[in-house]
Amino acid sequence: MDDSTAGGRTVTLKDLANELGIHPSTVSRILHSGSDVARGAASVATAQRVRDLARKRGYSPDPQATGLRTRRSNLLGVIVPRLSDLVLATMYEGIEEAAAELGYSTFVMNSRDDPDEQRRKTETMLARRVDGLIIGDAHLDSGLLRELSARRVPFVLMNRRVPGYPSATCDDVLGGRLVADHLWGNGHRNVAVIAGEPYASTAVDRTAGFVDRWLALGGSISQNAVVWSRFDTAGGREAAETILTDCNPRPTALFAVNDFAAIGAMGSLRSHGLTVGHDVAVVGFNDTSLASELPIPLSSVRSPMLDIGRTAVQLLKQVLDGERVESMMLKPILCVRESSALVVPSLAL
Amino acid sequence: MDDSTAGGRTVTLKDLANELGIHPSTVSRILHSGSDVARGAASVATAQRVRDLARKRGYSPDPQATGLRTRRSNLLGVIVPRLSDLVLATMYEGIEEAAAELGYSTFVMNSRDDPDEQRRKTETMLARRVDGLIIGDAHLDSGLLRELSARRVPFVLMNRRVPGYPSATCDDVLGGRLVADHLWGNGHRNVAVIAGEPYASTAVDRTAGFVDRWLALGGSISQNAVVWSRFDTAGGREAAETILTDCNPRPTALFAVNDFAAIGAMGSLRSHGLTVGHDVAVVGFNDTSLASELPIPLSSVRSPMLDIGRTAVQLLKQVLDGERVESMMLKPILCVRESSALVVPSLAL
DNA sequence: CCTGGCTACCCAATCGTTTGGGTAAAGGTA
DNA sequence: TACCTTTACCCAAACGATTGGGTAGCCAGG
Repeated sequence: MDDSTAGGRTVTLKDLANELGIHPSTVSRILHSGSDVARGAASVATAQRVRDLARKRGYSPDPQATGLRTRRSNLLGVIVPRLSDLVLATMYEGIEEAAAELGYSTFVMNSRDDPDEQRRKTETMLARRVDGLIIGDAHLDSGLLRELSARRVPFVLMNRRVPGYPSATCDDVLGGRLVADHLWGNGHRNVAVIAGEPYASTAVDRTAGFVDRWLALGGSISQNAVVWSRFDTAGGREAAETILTDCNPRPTALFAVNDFAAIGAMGSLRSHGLTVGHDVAVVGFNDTSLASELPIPLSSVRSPMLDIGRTAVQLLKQVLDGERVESMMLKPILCVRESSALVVPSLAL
Repeated sequence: MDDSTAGGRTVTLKDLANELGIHPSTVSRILHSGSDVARGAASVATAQRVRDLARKRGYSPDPQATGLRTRRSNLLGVIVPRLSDLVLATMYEGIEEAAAELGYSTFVMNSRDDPDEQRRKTETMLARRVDGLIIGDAHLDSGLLRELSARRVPFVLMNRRVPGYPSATCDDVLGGRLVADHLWGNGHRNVAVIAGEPYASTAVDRTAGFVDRWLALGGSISQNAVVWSRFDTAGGREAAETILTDCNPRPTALFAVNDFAAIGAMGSLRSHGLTVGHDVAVVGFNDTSLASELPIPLSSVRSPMLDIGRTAVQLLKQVLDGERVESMMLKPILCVRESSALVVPSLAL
C-alpha cells in the first residue's frame, strides 16, 4: 500500500496491459513510439483504449527503467561558477526552457570557478549519467575540457568560449568594440579598462575588442590602464582604486567588462569625490536589471543571456544527435545611459 | 565500442565480478553495504581486491539501475519562483551543498510564481521520480500543497511558510520588528511600508512584524501607508510613487520588505528630489550583496539565506526518514547603513 | 489450393543492481 | 563421529520499460 517513492503507488505499463488484457510491449509501443511504429503495433481502437486508460490512471513512464533500458537519461548537466551570479542564473532560465521543450531535465551545479570543484562536479554529473554537459565556467587554460573530449563526453560551452570547442556565447569582441566606438565618439581620449579574470574568455574578449578598436580609431592605451580583476563589486572597486592611483592624468572613462565590477568602480569613484557621468564616464557589460535602476543609471552592453542559454541547449542537442556543430556568437547591443551620456567638451574635436 | 552514454563504455558490477571470478552480488554487497553486511559477505582479502579493482576501473554504480531496484532516486526537486532572484539562488547554493553531503542531487525549476507553472513543474519533478520536494514558491492560499499532502508526496517549504506544513524560513516577523525598533528609536513617527506580494508569507510576516511592533511602541500607521507591490525594482518604484502621492504628510521612513523593492523606492525618492538617508530613511530586507554597495548604502535585514537552504534539506531528509519535523525559523539581524542612520532631530523626544 | 503479405498482436531477453535465500567447506564442540 | 556454526560465497528473482523477432488469422492473387 505505502510506497517510498514520492507520489505513492505508481502505475506501470504492466498494470495497464493487465487491465486491458494485452501485452505490455504492445502498450509500450502505443504510448512511446512515433505514430509509424504505433500504427503497426495495434489497431486504432486498441490504441485509443490504451491511451484513454493511461490518462485515466495517470500513467507516467519510470525514467529509471527507461534509462536503464535505453541507456539515455534525458538529463543534461549544467555547470556554472555560481548561480547567484545574475548572468548565469538568467542563462540557466533559458536552458531550462529550451531543455524542457526537448524533453530534457537539467541539473545545475556551482563550481565557484575552482578547478578542483569543476572536476568534482563534472564527475558527479557523469556519475548521474547525464546525456551531456553544458559548461558555463570554462577556463581558457582548462585541461578538463581536453580530458572530457578524450573520454568522448558530449558537451558544449556556454557564456565563455575556448577555441576548439563548440560554444554559445555573446559576441564579446563586438561588445567591447561597441563601447570603444561609443566612448571615442563622445570625445574621450584617455580611458581605462577593468578587465575581469584573465582565465575567462568573456573578460579577455571584451577587453581585446575594446582595446583593438580603440587603437584602430587612433587612440592609445597604456599598460597600466588595463587592470585585471575579479568580477564582483569588490573586484571592481579595487581595480578602480588601482587605476586612480596609477593613471596620470586620470582617465575620463572606465569600461568594466561586467556590471558588478562597474558598480564597484562607481563606488570607488564616488568616494574620491568624482561624479560618475560627469567627471568620469562608466560603461558596464551584461545590462543586468540593476544597471538601469542605479541612482546614476549605468550604460551597459546588453547581452542576450536567455538566448545564450537556449542556444547552448540547441548546440548540445546537435552534439547528442551526432551532428557537426558550429559555435554561436550572439550579438550584443549597447545601452547608453546617464553614466556615459555626456560628450567631453574639452576634448571634442 | 561507442556508447551513447556520456563517458563511453562504463564498468558494471558484473564486469568487476567476472574479472575477479566472483559473483556480482558479492561485489555489490562489498561496495554498497554498511560494513556489517559487507563483513558477512566476503573475506577481508576479497573485499580489498574488489575495492581496489573498482577504483582502478573507475566503477561508479548506475543510478538508474539502483533506482529501479531500490525505488529511490536520491534526487531532490527544488522549485523556486526564479533563480535569477539572488535570494533564491543563494538559498539554492545552500541546498546544493547540504544535499551533496547527504548523497542527493538536486533539480531546480522556475515557476515564476504562476500557479499553473507551479503545478506543471511539480508534476515534472514527480515524473522524474524525485524522492522529495523543496518548495520555495509556496503561496499562502495554495491548493497544491494540500493536494501533494494527500498524495503523500514528501516535501518541505523553504523561504516562504504556510501554516500546517514544515518549512525552513527566516524569522520574518522578527525581522520586521527589528526594523520597527530601529526606525522608532531613530525618532521616526510617520512611516510607510512597501509590503510585497500578499500571497507570500515573507511579505506578510515582515509587514505584520513591523506594523504590530510599531503599534506596540505607541505609533500609528494609516491604511494607505501599507502598499502591496511586486518584489522587483519596478514594483518598489511604483509603490513608492503611490506612497508619495497618498500619504500626507510625507513619511520620514520607508520599510521595503525586499532589497530590490527598496532600490526601486530609492530611485523614486531621488526623482522626487528627496535624498535617501536625509529626507527619507529607507530599510530593505535580505541584505543582498548590493545593499552595501549602493551609492547610499542601504540598511537591510540580513537573513541567513545559505543556512535556510541547508536547513530545508535537513528537514526534508527527516521527512524522508519518516521522522516528525518542526518548522525552523532562522534569526535575521539588522544591518544599519547610511540610508537610515540619521536620527530625526525634529521628532526626537 | 498454395503462396505471400498484411494486421494485430505476443514472447522473451535485456539494461545494472539489490536482496532473500541458499550451500559447501572448514572449524569447533559434545 | 555426529552435529552445529561460521565463513565466504553463489543463485535467481525482481524493478519497469524496450525491442528484435516471432505467429496466428485473414485476404488477395495466381
